[in-house]
Amino acid sequence: MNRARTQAAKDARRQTLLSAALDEFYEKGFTAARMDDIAARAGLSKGTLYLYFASKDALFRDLIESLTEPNLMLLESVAGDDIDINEAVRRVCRLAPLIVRESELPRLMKVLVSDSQQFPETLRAYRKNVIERVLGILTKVLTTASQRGDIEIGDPSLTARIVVAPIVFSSLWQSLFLEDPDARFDLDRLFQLHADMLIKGMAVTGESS
Amino acid sequence: MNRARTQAAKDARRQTLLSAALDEFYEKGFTAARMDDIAARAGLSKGTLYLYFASKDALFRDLIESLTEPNLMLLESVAGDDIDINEAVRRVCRLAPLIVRESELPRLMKVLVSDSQQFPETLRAYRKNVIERVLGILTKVLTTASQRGDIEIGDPSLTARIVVAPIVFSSLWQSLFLEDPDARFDLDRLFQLHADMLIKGMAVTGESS
DNA sequence: TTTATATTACTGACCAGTCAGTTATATATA
DNA sequence: TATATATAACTGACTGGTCAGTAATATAAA
Repeated sequence: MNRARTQAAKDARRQTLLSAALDEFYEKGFTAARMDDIAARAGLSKGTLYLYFASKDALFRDLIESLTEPNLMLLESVAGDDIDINEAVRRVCRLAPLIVRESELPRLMKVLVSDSQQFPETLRAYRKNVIERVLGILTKVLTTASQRGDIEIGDPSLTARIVVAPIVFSSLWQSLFLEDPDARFDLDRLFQLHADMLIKGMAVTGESS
Repeated sequence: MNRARTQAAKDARRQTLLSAALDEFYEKGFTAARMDDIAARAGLSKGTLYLYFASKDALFRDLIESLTEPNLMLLESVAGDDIDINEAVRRVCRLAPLIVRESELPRLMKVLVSDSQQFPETLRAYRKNVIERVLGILTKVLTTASQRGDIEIGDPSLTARIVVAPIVFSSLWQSLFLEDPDARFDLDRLFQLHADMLIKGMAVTGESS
């Protein structure tokens, strides 16, 4: 392998190693994944891998951390402040298939679920920094829309979970059954349907005012 | 340990070992779980464990198989033939919190997700025999209700997935964040809300007929 | 005493992590 | 420009520990 001499080249190499690690952790799980294989996948030797990461544990933690930011930015972009709630729901549901298909979220989820118990602190941090934040944004949007009288819902934070549930379901499905040809379903239509049902389900019932 | 001589005693012992295996696989994941620990958890030695299961792999497969039947029976009971669709939805959503809290489904899900890649055939079998069957039952109920004109929905098989998604979401949440006190939410109210929104979201819109 | 059941000690494969050595690149000097 | 020297990136054989699976031994029950 030709060497990474500049800082930029080293950062790139680090990324390559992280990507290889995600592949291996996703395919084998943390414990079964071998440092040799991760290094080989990146076209490097195990020794080099240890120049970039102090240990297998550290590699795992750094990997999760490196995957935290992108997902956040995606979902924060949706909830621009004062848009119509129905438009916000549509946006989320138009974005969802992309996230499930194109982003690393499904693989990240699988890895987190698989090996979280060995890294309780990492899991906890992910929940607080990503999951709760996403749920918080949704909850806020739902709350203001509800107070404005645009929708009729129960507890907004529970509603947020119902909004999000199909994303979790689909991501999991994707990461488990990706290769199984007769397990496919139409992601776009699923979330189209989800949006329709949500909007109808939250609509203000035509009562006398 | 005193011996299991009758067939019944052996079956019970087998169950004990399977239960211990679920505990360990759930806590550590398949690869990291140790046969010594599984045996010890059941109050037996590793050698004895190998009297009941041919290998670690076989133990895993037998475990998943042993957990397949109960879940099926639960959900088949809900979809009695000719009940009102809204009543069926309510039943599912009343049952859901129990399943998430009391059944082994959350732990089974975590184990399946974690270690499925090492047992593709087991995963495939579980999908075909359990998941697709559950989705099939729901799809059928939704289809007939839709044809009857009781509800207005899009693709029934996609709708079924939306019905099921919060169960998957909650099970996963349960198995990951069980001990985290500030991660709790009210399961009963979540599924109450889910039922309300589903019924409203599927309701026939008041058009002229 | 015989047999089925359980235990314990053992083996060999496997793998995270290390480190002495190798090689590519940069820089100084002629 | 060519050559020598220095430096930093990289390699892979090795070590120590772990654990699945085995086999020899012990013990309870009939």
